Amino acid sequence: MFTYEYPHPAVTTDCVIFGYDIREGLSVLLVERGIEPYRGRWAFPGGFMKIDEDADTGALRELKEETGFEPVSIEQFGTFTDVHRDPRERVITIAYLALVKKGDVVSGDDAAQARWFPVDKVPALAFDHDRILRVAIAKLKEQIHFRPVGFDLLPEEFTMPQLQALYEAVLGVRFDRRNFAAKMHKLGLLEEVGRRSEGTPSRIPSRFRFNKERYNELKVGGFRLEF
Amino acid sequence: MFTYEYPHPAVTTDCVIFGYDIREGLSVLLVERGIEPYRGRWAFPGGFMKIDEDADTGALRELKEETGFEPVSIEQFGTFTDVHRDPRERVITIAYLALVKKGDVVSGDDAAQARWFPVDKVPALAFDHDRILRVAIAKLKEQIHFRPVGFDLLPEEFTMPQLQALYEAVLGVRFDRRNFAAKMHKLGLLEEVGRRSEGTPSRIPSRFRFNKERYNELKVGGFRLEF
DNA sequence: ACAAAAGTGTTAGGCCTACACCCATGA
DNA sequence: TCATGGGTGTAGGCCTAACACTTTTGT
Repeated sequence: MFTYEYPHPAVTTDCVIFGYDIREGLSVLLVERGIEPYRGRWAFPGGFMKIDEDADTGALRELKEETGFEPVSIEQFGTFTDVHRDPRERVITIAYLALVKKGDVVSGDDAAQARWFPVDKVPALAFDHDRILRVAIAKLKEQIHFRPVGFDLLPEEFTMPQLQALYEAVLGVRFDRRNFAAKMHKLGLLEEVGRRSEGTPSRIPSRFRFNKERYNELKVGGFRLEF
Repeated sequence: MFTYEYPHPAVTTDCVIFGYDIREGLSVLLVERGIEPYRGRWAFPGGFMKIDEDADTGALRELKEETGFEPVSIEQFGTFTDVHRDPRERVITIAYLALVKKGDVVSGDDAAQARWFPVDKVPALAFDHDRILRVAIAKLKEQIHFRPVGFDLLPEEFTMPQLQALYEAVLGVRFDRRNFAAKMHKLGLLEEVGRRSEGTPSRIPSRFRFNKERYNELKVGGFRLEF
């Protein structure tokens, strides 16, 4: 037992993990709760922060325990502190965001009750996780203007229509094919994989990958993507 | 005494309050610590969150207790969780940012050991508050592109050179007078106060105020300021 | 009268948007 | 052969950045 002179809240971390593919669009990774409260409801992977680890470490640890995988990077995006957000005791949660290639999450991992849900088909979640999801989506929409999010969300190789579909799914708007491609090429992030004969149209789209050096340059310098 | 089955960290809030004037440039409001640890060092106003209040409420309460004033709005911008950031016990802090008109903070209020420090003359701070300050400044630099921060930082009436100096101080760059003024006018946020005879130059600058209706429109719709 | 500060307009370049046609593939 | 989808370029408008001169004020 641990005693304190004043009451202390418990502190948890929760991870909102976004993935993407053409079939399902933008999706989040959820785990089904096996214990009360909210047993059987879906929630973000997460749990109590240990007293000798910082929140980033705790978030990665919990994520690994519950889904069996570790994203390269996670980013804190908000701390949720409503007094009654957990019925057991006072609990605040530090929320993290990560973008992953769906293929990297081994579905059917034995640790995992984890499942992907398209963001527009997410069931009612445990705790205040619905609200956390809304904030996370808003954050992602912001980030897409400043970071090449496709780099994290798409597989190694992808086509221009796929990249465009990703942007359209996240932002909920439609773009002109030509303008979109021109803008992307101007960033200098893309390199064509198996270059076909120069500029011949075909129903089979050309494949691209991200140029990692250029990506690291841009991460430092930042960039602006106008939509 | 309060006992728990597992150890719980303590949770505090800290407020980084930015103010601005011509003489001192961008400044932050600090309070001198009267008790250990870090007694005599300067720190952000803040303190322990109560068990029956959320963090926003706690931040505003502590700010009022320590500086005697309440800003119209504060915005959470990060939670700092290093294991050893407080020598007493495990403490995490939820950090808030606010922009205020320096005149609104009654200096010499009896609650207040509070003092303004220009951001480039801040002494070594208590805890990890140096790091928190760096993050806060970075956040402010981001926000200046999307929100008319002058609205919060400047007095009711101000001149174009003053507004420009504010932007230059925050971003650490210099602008061309003509281009800056044109950009600001294009936003439609400014109204001239006592219009002099049309377009006559003078060494005395004309005065402006912000148009509050237009400001509220832009807050909802958002805007983009390219620099 | 001179120095310092404020007001204003024009031009060139880049970016954003809108838009139409051709070719290859697969049904 | 027809429908679908991918690839490409151009023209107009807007915004940005660079730049010089004139008027007033205070010394």
